[in-house]
Amino acid sequence: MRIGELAALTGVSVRALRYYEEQGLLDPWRGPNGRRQYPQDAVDRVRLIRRLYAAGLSSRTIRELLPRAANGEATPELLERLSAERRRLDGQIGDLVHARGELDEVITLATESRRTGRPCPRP
DNA sequence: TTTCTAACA
DNA sequence: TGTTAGGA
Repeated sequence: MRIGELAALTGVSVRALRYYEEQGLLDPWRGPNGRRQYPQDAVDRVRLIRRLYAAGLSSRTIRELLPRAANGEATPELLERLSAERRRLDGQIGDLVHARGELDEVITLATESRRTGRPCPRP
């Protein structure tokens, strides 16, 4: 498929797809017209890239991780880098869980206040 | 209309 | 990354 279709299917801008290629994350082949051609599974690949970027991984880490996402080969250095990312994500997840708990608390108090018609207790 | 490269706010 | 220029 061409870049426009991949962009529509993934919700990623055409510009971003070209950028991913520049970063070595995507490797489309060029048709005789010079236009980029992507395989069907590029859709999943782009979605994976988005998730990893969103999780805070660098393009370099993603680039080195992608070819090994399926099989189990990875250098000790990459493995250590990925473990560090994993630990970092664990920390973020912990923070998120905490933040969710605080929102839950406010929501609960506000809901209760509505039900009873009494103002929320001041913190 | 879509895509391409290159470069800049 | 968005945007813009200028060509295919």
